[in-house]
Amino acid sequence: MNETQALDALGALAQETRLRIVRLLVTAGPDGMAAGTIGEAMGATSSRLSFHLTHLEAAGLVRSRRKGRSIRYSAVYDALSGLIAFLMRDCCQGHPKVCTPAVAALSIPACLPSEPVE
Amino acid sequence: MNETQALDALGALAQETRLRIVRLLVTAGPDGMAAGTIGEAMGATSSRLSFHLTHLEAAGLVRSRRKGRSIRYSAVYDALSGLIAFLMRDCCQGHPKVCTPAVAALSIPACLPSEPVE
DNA sequence: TCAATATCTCAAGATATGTTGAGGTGAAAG
DNA sequence: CTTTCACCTCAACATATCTTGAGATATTGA
Repeated sequence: MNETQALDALGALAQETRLRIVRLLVTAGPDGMAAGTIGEAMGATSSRLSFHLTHLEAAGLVRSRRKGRSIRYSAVYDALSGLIAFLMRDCCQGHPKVCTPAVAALSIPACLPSEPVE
Repeated sequence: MNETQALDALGALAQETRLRIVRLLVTAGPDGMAAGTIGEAMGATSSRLSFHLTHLEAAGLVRSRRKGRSIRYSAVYDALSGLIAFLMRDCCQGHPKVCTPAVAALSIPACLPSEPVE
């Protein structure tokens, strides 16, 4: 991830509705969710939702594919991990004062580097 | 770091000049840099620089203190690590597909949890 | 005290972002 | 093949963000 991509991703996440959509889609798994289901969860009108989903997709944080009548959106895990890696490595130069507490704060065994990635 | 603080931090970083200022200040260390020096590095006019520094300070990513004639700005490491931790833990629920590659991408020994934090 | 230096503040204008509501499009059911 | 469903697109508007330039404020040195 380069600076431009990171700026796009940061801008996409810097908005309440979009941050919540990403949160929802991360937990939804690879199959994602239909736009309508996301809209209900967000309490957003269809056009507002579409605006934010389009924004997230343009930033590469989310992808979509039609499935029958509905369109399913899912999180792009690579983009999310890429952004976090960018913040630690490129933005903060891997500075121990930033990265060590950040990684330590995880304290979720499944997230430590020793665990295999599926 | 809660959602509101994270949104502020993301919004603050989602701008080229501000992202570069943070980058610069992280490497500058705890003493930080004088506003004028940052301005030269950014090629920004004093009022534009002041606007962005104020924005970063309001978001808690940077702090300032007067030292003689100049005002020195420095990175707030806690806020940066807090944002990264938020993204991994709260936003991405510590999802292995996001967090494992992100941490692995660091591959900087000083940043791994086994290292002590100064 | 006066001038120089370093930075901030403010108003104005340009551009970007987010919301709403009306209407359009593709897929499936009858 | 017409209707319904799920979603998108577009125009209009309100608000927020960023930049510029003029001028104010705080600190230091002559």
